[in-house]
Amino acid sequence: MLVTSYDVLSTSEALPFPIDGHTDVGEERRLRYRYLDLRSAAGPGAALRTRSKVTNAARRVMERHDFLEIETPYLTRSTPEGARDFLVPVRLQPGSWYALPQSPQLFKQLLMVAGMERYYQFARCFRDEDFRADRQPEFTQLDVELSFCEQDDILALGEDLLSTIWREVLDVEIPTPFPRMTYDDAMRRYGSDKPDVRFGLELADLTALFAKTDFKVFQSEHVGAVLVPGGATDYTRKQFDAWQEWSKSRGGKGVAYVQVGADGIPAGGIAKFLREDELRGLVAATDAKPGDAVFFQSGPKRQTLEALGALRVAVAKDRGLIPEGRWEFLWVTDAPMFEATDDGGWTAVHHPFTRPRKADEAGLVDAPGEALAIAYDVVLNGSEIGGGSLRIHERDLQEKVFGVLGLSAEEAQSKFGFLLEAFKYGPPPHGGIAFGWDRILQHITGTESIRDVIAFPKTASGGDPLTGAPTPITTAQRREAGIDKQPASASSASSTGPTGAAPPNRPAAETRPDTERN
RNA sequence: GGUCUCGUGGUGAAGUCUGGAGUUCACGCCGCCCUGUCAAGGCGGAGGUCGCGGGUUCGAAUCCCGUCGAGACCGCCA
Repeated sequence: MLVTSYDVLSTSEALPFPIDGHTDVGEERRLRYRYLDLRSAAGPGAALRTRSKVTNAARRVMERHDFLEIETPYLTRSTPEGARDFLVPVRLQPGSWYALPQSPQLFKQLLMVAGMERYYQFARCFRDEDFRADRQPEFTQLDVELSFCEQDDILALGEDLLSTIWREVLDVEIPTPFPRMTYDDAMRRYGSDKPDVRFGLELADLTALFAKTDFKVFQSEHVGAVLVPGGATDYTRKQFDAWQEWSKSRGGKGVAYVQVGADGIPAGGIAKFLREDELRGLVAATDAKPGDAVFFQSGPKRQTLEALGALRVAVAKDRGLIPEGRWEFLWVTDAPMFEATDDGGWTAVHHPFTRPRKADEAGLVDAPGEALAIAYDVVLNGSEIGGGSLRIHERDLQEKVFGVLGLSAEEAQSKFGFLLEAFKYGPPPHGGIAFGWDRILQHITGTESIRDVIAFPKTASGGDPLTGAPTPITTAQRREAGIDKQPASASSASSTGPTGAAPPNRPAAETRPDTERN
């Protein structure tokens, strides 16, 4: 090409960091200049282009299945998902607040009552909880609800959706139907409700073996083990100590272990506290070979299984046992309806509108811990990428569930009265599912952090280094928003009617006007 | 709320454990030169309160305390 003339359309100063993709730049810096970061051919810029493709593919699937895309409000009432709400003051009703939705759960159920038999939406959801590598305070779900459906209909839809995306975007054929596993099996075999089945290392249950043990540590509700292939030959004393630290940093008591010698007999660690039949038994139960190590956990069942599950994944990572390039989709079904709370009550594992299995409806109130839900999570490589349930549409069954959850009729009425009222008018049987769109994109793009698939993400302290949000507000804004106003009924926070006369407004706390941030 | 890691020219790192002159490497930037380029090449140059505050010390990037910011995890969270 020979340039004969040119015009300068725009000029640029020296860039604050290289965007050539050859230098690793700190994330804080890249977020501060996100618009430059996104220019890079690789990284988050490419992720956003992929994201658009994925979303389009999903829309085509939903359209093919005759779903309607319907938007629900962002300024709304608190939704019953259990997380902390983001709140928005309402100028026209000083002292009253909107909540940003944690999900469109209630609205999509209302849409079912409205006869919108098949609904979907790419919905932004807001939860005011602490961050993780895969958690942001605002995130996107592909939210789906349909009427007159069974669990299998929804699973088939999910399989069509995900396999189509993988085929169209990654050119990967995912076999359907996906394997299914019950929640109970997942906990028992993998110590997790979202098992990573790309590798084995299934947990061994040694509770029966150690039922009459003299070893005090193992005299507990549950004793389990994880095999560590090659752990006896490869791990030094220092490395075993590091596992103790690992466990303690997660609030555990440590990791008991034995090393299987060349003769196939466990030695070292806690071996000297165990009888010979116990040593033989644990080798058989874990299928340990000479040179392997075995890690143990003991204690209350649930807690121990979860600790073992975390240990299993950490061991697999450490031993390099997790194969790359595999896509292991899995449905985890039949989760419990309720989970015991610390204060002796019950809390919903999914949410209060989740339907129990037919067989469990009768015993719901007497044995809440036994009841299983018609609920399903879709798991990919050990990470939960979606979940849903069939819902309750009968008033009496819903009241039973509220009862177990310790919600009085008044409380239920004040929180979800509008939904219960809608359910008076012939709600169709319905159910749905929501897919964590950011997490799915994380998998497809192979990124470590959810921030890499979001155009303008926030840092772990909830700030945006680009805009400097959040910022303090001025005294004038504070007054106008009415945020210091206290409605008369604030204590119950339940009235659906107009608020009564507010008590005298307390003087607004001294706030500085917006301070500049960079 | 808790545990841990990190903060050094514009960018990325080494130096910190074991205190001794702002030392080093790569990229970028500026100037000159060369050039059939495509992550160009040669020569020269500028640029840093070692996040911030305090302490210990003859002396602190380095040790101690505090604080701010970033990241990971636990708690929390469908």
